[in-house]
Amino acid sequence: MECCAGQDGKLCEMRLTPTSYIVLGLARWSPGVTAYELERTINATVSHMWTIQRSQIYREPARLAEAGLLTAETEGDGRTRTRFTITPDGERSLDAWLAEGVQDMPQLRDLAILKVFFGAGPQALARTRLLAHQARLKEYELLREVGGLAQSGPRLALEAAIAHERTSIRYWSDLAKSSS
Amino acid sequence: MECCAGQDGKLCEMRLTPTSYIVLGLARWSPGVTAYELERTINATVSHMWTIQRSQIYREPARLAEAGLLTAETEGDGRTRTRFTITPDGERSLDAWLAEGVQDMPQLRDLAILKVFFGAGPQALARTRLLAHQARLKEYELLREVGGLAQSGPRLALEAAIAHERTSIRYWSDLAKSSS
DNA sequence: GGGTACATGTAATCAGTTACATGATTTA
DNA sequence: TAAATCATGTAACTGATTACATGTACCC
Repeated sequence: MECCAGQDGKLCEMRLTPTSYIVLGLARWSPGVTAYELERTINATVSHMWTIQRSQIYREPARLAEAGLLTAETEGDGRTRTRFTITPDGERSLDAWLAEGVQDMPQLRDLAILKVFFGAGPQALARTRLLAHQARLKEYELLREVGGLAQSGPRLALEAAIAHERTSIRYWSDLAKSSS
Repeated sequence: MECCAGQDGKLCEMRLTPTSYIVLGLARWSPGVTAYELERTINATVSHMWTIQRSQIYREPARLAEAGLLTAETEGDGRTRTRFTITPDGERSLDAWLAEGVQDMPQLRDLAILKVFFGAGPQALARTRLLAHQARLKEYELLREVGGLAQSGPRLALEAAIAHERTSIRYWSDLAKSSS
């Protein structure tokens, strides 16, 4: 049940990672999408919470197509380009993942905080970090206004990102003010 | 300049990852540490911001020793066990890393929020997430009181973790209350 | 017609994860 | 003395990152 069945009845044994589901999810929203467009979209939307590398973005849809979760059609005008569309199996797989609970807790994974942990002087870090987080917050707030009509999922996720940016800003600005 | 020189003059070309620096940092605090002790310490301290797998914890000190950043001495009583101590090169390397600025911004990497992004119903996620974050917060607050005498780096990092837990708790509890 | 940025991928390497294996030590 | 847990690692796989390669379109 944790896996999908191809239409010829053979089970696919590929493991789906968060990367897979991001591709599936975006493919559902944009049928006939290309890898390049996925890259653009990811950078514009989920990149603040999940980064995906170029070559993953080209490899993953191909894997998903092999597993029958996407269809791939290659356009042959000059340089080949492949368009991907989600299949019913793909949708089922994505919906199953969405319906499952989550057990893994998030990790902070902030290099600056890791350095603070090991005794780096906080003030220099705090000054640059503060600026960077303020810039990101501004971006997100802009996004929120411009994309006012978007679906509620992305909007809710954006609220989370904004909340954490504000927390970071408060944290680093306290550190920047404190005398050693 | 980005790399260290072994005492025989040959440059080490190994790339140091955050994992490497976590090992170096803990090794500096506990000379003669074993891999197993590193594992315990990591799980007790940095694991909320950076998780390291068992086999990494055994492989990484060995690599660092090869590069001359740690010394390894094997104890031969029955089953072999290896104790690691930081070298002057290792300390230089660690200090250089601590002194460098950080460019990479952190990512949220929260699977629950990713699911919300793609349209998962927020309320079921919110309920379990809320409990989990509340439990973590309690842990951290306990740590803060018990470990009151600890160095300031870990304490500051803990404050960051606590702040983000509180943010998560507010976020998910708002979502849990909201009707759809 | 030369440069720059956009578009589209591949190859090779490396880090991280999962699973396995087993010797010591304590406890019931 | 059997079971459980602590302690100590190894092997194999797979996902992620870096670096490379090149066609196409537009602009100056």
